[in-house]
Amino acid sequence: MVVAMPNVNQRRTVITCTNCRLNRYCLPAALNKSNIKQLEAIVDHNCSYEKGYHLYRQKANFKSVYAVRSGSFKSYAFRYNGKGRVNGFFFPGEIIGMDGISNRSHINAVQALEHAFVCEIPFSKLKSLSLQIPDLQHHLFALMGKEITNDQEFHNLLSSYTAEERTAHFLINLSSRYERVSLSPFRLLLPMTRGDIGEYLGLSLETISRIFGKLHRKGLIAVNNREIELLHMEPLLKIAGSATK
Amino acid sequence: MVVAMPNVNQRRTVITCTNCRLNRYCLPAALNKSNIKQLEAIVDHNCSYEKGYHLYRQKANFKSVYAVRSGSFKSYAFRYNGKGRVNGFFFPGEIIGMDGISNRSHINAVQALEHAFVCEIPFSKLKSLSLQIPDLQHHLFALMGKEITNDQEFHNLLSSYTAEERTAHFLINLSSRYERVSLSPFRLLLPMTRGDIGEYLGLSLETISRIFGKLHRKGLIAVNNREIELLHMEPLLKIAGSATK
DNA sequence: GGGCAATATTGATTTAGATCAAATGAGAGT
DNA sequence: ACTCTCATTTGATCTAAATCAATATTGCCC
Repeated sequence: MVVAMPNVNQRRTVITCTNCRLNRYCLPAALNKSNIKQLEAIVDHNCSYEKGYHLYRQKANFKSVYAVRSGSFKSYAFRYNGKGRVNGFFFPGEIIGMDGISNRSHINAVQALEHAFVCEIPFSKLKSLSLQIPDLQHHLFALMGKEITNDQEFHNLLSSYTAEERTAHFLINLSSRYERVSLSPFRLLLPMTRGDIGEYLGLSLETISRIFGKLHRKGLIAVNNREIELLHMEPLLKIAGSATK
Repeated sequence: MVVAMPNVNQRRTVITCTNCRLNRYCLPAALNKSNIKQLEAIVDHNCSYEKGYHLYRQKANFKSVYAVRSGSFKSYAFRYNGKGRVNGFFFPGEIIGMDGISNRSHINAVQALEHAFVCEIPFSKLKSLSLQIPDLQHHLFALMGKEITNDQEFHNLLSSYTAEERTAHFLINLSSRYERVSLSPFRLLLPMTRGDIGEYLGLSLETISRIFGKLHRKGLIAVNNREIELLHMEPLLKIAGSATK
């Protein structure tokens, strides 16, 4: 049973799904209180990762999925020629690890971009639980379905959008993900480098820098190193091709 | 109960999962006989689509997933600017429709590339059934997980492979999917146009044609319109970057 | 079987973005 | 405050693939 654990100088409340500020966006969404208790019981709420540390490496055994509680991660895979490619970013409230479900091993590596906390959820337990809680099963299908549609929209992005359109789409996408967890949707603090963004969007880091400059000159964004301010959403949305999400 | 239905001149066996030649690769895989009977009961085994007809259109309500029994399909999505983009091909034994799970509506349209038969499986019934059959639930998670890893590998392909590498990858991929259902893995009959392939790979149709020519001149493939023969797998695999699947 | 539309090939030219190359700026550790 | 390293910006040049254009081929329909 989970209990509060008082300390000498400070009151520390042990984190649980019930009291987590993200529970409306994370796995507990759509579960009732007693079901949340059941979920809580299988989750390890206390995993901390320093910047640069790996949640898992490529080809690591798949045991768990992870919910981001704070901080951010990037996922990447290597090619035969050794060149790595970022293929995803993860922010609070999002689930990491679905790249390992089918194979029982992860096809990507996942690395913390800044100090981060995650909750680890053993997948076999989650599956068993979802046999008993239809709402949870439904939610898991929805979650994986969402991952699939996101990836397919990304296929379209990479196969037919210009550098400027991709970059605008990236910013808009980040904005809506930040907003979801009550971070400012207009003042984006990027945890990743231009190089990471470039790999992710299939562009060179120089191009990312140039496009930021171009969008700045158009008056749509303000750029101050890792801090990007979105000044006019309408034209940005237009460039991104309206297909936000 | 499903029974054989004799006809005047011919013996027609009604198709079921039990007697389907693809049942080892399709949803029934990993189910025992009695579970297959249960699955069978919710499947509509008799859906026929002429070339050019749509299984569903973009934004159509999501009700079912579909197993391809014969023939082939392409999925595509439109952009705000009206330009369509192919983002998937489907062959026998494969499941279509997972692009609708998260939203309750399909983000893609799916069209038959040739005369095709599919089995329709209402998703809500499939979900209920999977609550009772853990093996089925496991298989569904694996199936969706596979779709996710495929899409992510494709992300890598589009963001960092050259035209020749993408095209080789496409051929190798097709080859292994053909082999899976006992079609020749070396003599590929393409149901799609060069334009379809180009949209799929983020290249122009002229480039597809030129790369086919180039691979032919290298002696790796023979090209006769829609029939492509793979002559030397090793170098093709090497170009594709060994990451097959 | 003949004609038409769709598909495929091939060549010439253009271009978006990559690559190469400095120079500048920011952050971490001492 | 001072390195040292890593990240970013900006400019010059190059190139893979797009686009434009013309022809050839295939298959479909009357």
